[in-house]
Formats: sequence, C-alpha cells, structure tokens
Amino acid sequence: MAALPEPVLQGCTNFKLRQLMRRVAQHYDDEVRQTGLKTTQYSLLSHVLHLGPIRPGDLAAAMTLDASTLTRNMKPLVTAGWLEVSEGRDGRSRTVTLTDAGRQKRTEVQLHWKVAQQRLNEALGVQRVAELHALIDESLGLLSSHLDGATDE
Amino acid sequence: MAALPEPVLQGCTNFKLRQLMRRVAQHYDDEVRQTGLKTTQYSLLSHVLHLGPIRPGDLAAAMTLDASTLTRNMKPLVTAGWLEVSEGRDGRSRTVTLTDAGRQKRTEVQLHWKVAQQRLNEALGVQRVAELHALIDESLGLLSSHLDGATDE
DNA sequence: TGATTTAAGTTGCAGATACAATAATTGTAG
DNA sequence: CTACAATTATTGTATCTGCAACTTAAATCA
Repeated sequence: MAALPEPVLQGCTNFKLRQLMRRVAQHYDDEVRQTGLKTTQYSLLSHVLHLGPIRPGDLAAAMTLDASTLTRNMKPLVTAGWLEVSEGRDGRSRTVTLTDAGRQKRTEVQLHWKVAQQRLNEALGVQRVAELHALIDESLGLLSSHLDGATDE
Repeated sequence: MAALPEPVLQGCTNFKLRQLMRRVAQHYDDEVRQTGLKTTQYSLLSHVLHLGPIRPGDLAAAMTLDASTLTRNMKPLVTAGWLEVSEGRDGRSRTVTLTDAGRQKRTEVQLHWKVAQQRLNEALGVQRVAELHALIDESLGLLSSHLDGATDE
C-alpha cells in the first residue's frame, strides 16, 4: 500500500496555539467576568476542589504549572478568602484547601463557565471540540514523556 | 442512516488549551532561549518582516492581539534596536518597521525556531501536528465570525 | 552527630495578556 | 468654523507565566 504523504507544515505551532488560546480565553472570560473572576482562577478553584487538600507542588504538577506561577496565582484567591494555605505536616511543605466561601464561589462561577463551554460547543460544533480535546490530550501525553525522558544521547 | 452520537465532553477547553500552550511554549523556548529571545518575540519580528511596514493596529489585528498588548510587547524589541516605530502619515497612527539589525537577528533566531518545530514534529508526529494546525485554523475562523457577528438578538 | 545533599516554596526579574480609561488627531455634521 | 463623533495609540491596573536564585527544612551520609 502507498504510504501516506507527509503533510507539509506551514506556520508556527506555538503561535497558532497562542492565538487560539487567546481567543478562547476571551470567549470564556466574556461570560465569567460577571463573577469578578478570571477563567484561570476558576480553573484553580476547581482543581483544588477535586484534588485538595493538596501540597502546592503537587497541585502545580497536576496543572502543568510552574510552582512559582501557582504561588502567585493563588495569592488573590487566598486574599479573597476562597483558598487557604496552611502548614503541611512537613515544616517545608504547605497544604492548600478550598474554604467554604471558596466552594460557594466556585459553584457560582461554574454556572457561567458552563454557559461559556456550551456557547463554545455551539460555535465550533461538539464534534470539533471533542477532536480538539483528544488531540490536546494526546499531545500532552507525548510531550511529557518526550521532555522528561530526554536524558540520554 | 444513524446520526453520529454527540460526544460527551469532559473538561474545560480553555484549561486544556492553556495547558498545551504552556508545554509547547516551553518546548520552543528551550531552543530559542540561546538567542536571548522568547519565541513570542520571534513571532513578532516575523510578522513585521512579512507584513511591515505596518500600523500597530493592523499588526495587532493580524496577530489576534490586543493593541495594548502589542504596544508593550514591542517595547523591548524597539529598545534592542530590532524594531522601529516611526510616525505614520496620520498624526495619530504610527509605522512599525523591522530594522536591518532586526532582520539579521530574526534570521539567527529562525534557525533555532526551525529546530524546535522539527523536534515538535518528531515528538508528536507530523500527521498529528498537521491535524492540530487544521483544527486550530478552523476554530479561529469559526470563532472570529461568531464573536463579531453577535450584534443582534 | 556534623556536613552535604535533596526537597519544597518563595522572591527577584522579565515578559505576555487584556480591559478600561485616556490622549491626541482626524472627520463630519450644522 | 465649531461641536461632536470616530480613529489610533498609549497608560493604569491586574493577572498569568516561567527561569534563576534563595531560604528553610528534612534526609542522608560519614
């Protein structure tokens, strides 16, 4: 059988991804903004809901975020009283917890998030969004193994 | 014929996109860093090369960037002498130009960008990267028409 | 036990991003 | 020609992002 012709790529994957990310972020934020939160902050609250109580380092790893980025992203949420960072059992580590107020706020924002996701599904078509998700997940998997395993050679 | 079952989506498209974007950016920057530039800055120089001389507003639109973001992203490149922002024919508008040094620098960085793109293609497979590009382009197209045309209702 | 290494977070620094408000200029209606 | 509207870019403010350096504390080695 004939081999599939290798497609000739045009453009920069990094730029294209950023471009789409910006547009999509804008789309979600248009809806979430009314709650006073950015969509990124909603993501953070959601992850703490599902994973917490959790150490910052583990949370950062789960979100594919640099630890220092997480430290700073948490700050406004801690100030607002939605997250709590307390001592871990280790003298060095901490524990991140969602407060009751945070749980409440997260539920409120979730409604807006759902609308945004719904509107995105309609704009792009559920099928296409599903393909996108699948492609992203595959790519993340391939990249993590590639990046970590690049110790020899 | 049976209708395709609507896939049930899980997860937040925005979060997933950001996640992949971060990973991919890191991947490119690992290579481009040696030149002292971020990959985003390389993108900016490249766009000015292909589109310039051009007004900031038009450049921002072409890159799907907020105008204010562009103003700030250009600053370090102007300081370094790679970009020049001069008066436009209008008293209000400006003209962005790539300097000779900028052209030179951009060529230098391009070599590293190519390596990064190549390594990404290998890590993900050219086929998958091509699919990703196609999906991104389609999505950008659909989103722009949806966002702009939402004036009635 | 004392010295060295490893682990976990934070801070310094620099850039990326956008919304709202502002400044400056041009265009247009009267 | 003047008052008002539209155009174009920048600044204020806030968040997102990551690398490098640093601090603190635990763990391991000798």
